[in-house]
Amino acid sequence: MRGAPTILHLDMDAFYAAVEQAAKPSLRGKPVVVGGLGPRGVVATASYEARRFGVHSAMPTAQARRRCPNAAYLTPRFALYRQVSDAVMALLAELSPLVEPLSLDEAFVDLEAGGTPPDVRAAQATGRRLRGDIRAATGLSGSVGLAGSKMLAKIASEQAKPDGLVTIRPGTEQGLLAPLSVRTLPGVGPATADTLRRAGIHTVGEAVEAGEAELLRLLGRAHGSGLYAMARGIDDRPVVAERPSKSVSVEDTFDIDVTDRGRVQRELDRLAERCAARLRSAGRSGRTVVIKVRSYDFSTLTRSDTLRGPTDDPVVIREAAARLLDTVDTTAGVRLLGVGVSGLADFTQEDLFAQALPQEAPGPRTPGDEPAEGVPRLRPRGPGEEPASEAAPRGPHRWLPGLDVRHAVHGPGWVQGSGVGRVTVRFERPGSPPGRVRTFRADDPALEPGEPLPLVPGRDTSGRASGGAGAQTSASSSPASRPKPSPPAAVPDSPAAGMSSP
DNA sequence: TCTGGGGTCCTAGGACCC
DNA sequence: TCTGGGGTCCTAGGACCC
Repeated sequence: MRGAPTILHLDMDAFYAAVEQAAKPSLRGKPVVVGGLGPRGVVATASYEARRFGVHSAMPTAQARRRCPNAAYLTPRFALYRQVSDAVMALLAELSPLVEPLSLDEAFVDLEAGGTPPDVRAAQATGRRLRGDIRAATGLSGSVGLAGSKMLAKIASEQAKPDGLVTIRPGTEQGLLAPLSVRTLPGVGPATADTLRRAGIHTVGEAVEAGEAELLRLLGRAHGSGLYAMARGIDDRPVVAERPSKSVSVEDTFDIDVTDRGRVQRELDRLAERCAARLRSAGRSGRTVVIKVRSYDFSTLTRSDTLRGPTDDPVVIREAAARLLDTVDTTAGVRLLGVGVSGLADFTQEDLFAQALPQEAPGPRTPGDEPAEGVPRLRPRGPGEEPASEAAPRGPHRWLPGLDVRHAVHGPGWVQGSGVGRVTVRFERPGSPPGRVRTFRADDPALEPGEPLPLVPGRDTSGRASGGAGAQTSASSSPASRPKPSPPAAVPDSPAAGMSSP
């Protein structure tokens, strides 16, 4: 705990929805819902206008449609959100070398490490300036919390929403926390809250009164002691700039449960290859291959196998995944399949050599078998084996609502809806007035998928003053503390990336 | 018309080793 | 013939977060 509120938490307001409203002038001031649009989709972000109808994150999209039928329902454009996020994170990097991103729209900043004087007024001035800079660069609003610890800074930004700044002055924590629900504390979700409720503990103050011994008894060692500290406002977790990822995974939920075993295997193959591609583009490799199978009844199981050495080879991962699938009964129907790799190491030269060692053809494992599958393949990787790009498959376009298009005559616009061989496009762009709607045949040759346009005129999509650089050159112009530039735009989100079944 | 996708961390039991 | 005990690695599941 610090004596001054020099830990800043930034949380962008309704981020995905706000980006869409900035990009699509006709949607400003209107309910917007971004999320999966398939039969099993859920809401990622709802604009504040949509929240008034009771729509919120993680709600099934079908339920949201019932509550707010007039909202615009849009498929996420993660590549654009990432670019806007990069612009925001670059502004944070100007405040301090210690920036800890939590997601595309959220981060902690250690202001003291960046030279902001340790007092309330200086911290607030920095926070206000940041909010203005974010608005200037992106047109979006972010809420800022300032406090002497991460937990309290996050609580403060929550209280600041939307579009505000809240400071929790050191010394006032206890009184502020006591009446709040235990759900306010990080790490207390539905299950923990339920356990506490059954013990008569509803508020943070009641958790403190219960005492550490009781919390340990109820919740176990790590969770109990952590919660007791948090409840008393004690949180010494430092802001950590670089946290290398420990696993990479991909998964797909199918619109309809898959029962055909051959199809299950093919889907798993595709996932394994996507996972390997992600691993490679991140320059990582890992030893443990995990598959995840969710059944028709939502019961979920995982199976894993740890190889002898790290790999990023799609063939090795695919074959390991296939072996794991052999141990799972899928006859009743599969709702979701996933493939992941954990136990990540950096991709080193040794791994490259290891890839060249010979290997027996992997077969069914029998007890006592020497696991040979970790030692990868003799065959060098050919150009044809480069990881499959995640880009949209060739062929007829899928006109998903929200995606950018360009018309040979009418210029840039976005898909408002499609069906029965038609697609409806609204022709407008970030700086324009609300645009007009036109309908085309879905196979109209004048219509093609488009690129996101910069949100703020005179800047590219990542918020930099544009000097002719295209939207494709994402990331890092800022000098400080951008540890790894994200991999070159080689891995764009496919239109449907992960949002619906193939 | 139920419940996405990408992660992190913790627990518990068994194997194995010294 | 009691049967220790600790450390590490691995697997599986669950809670939680955005």
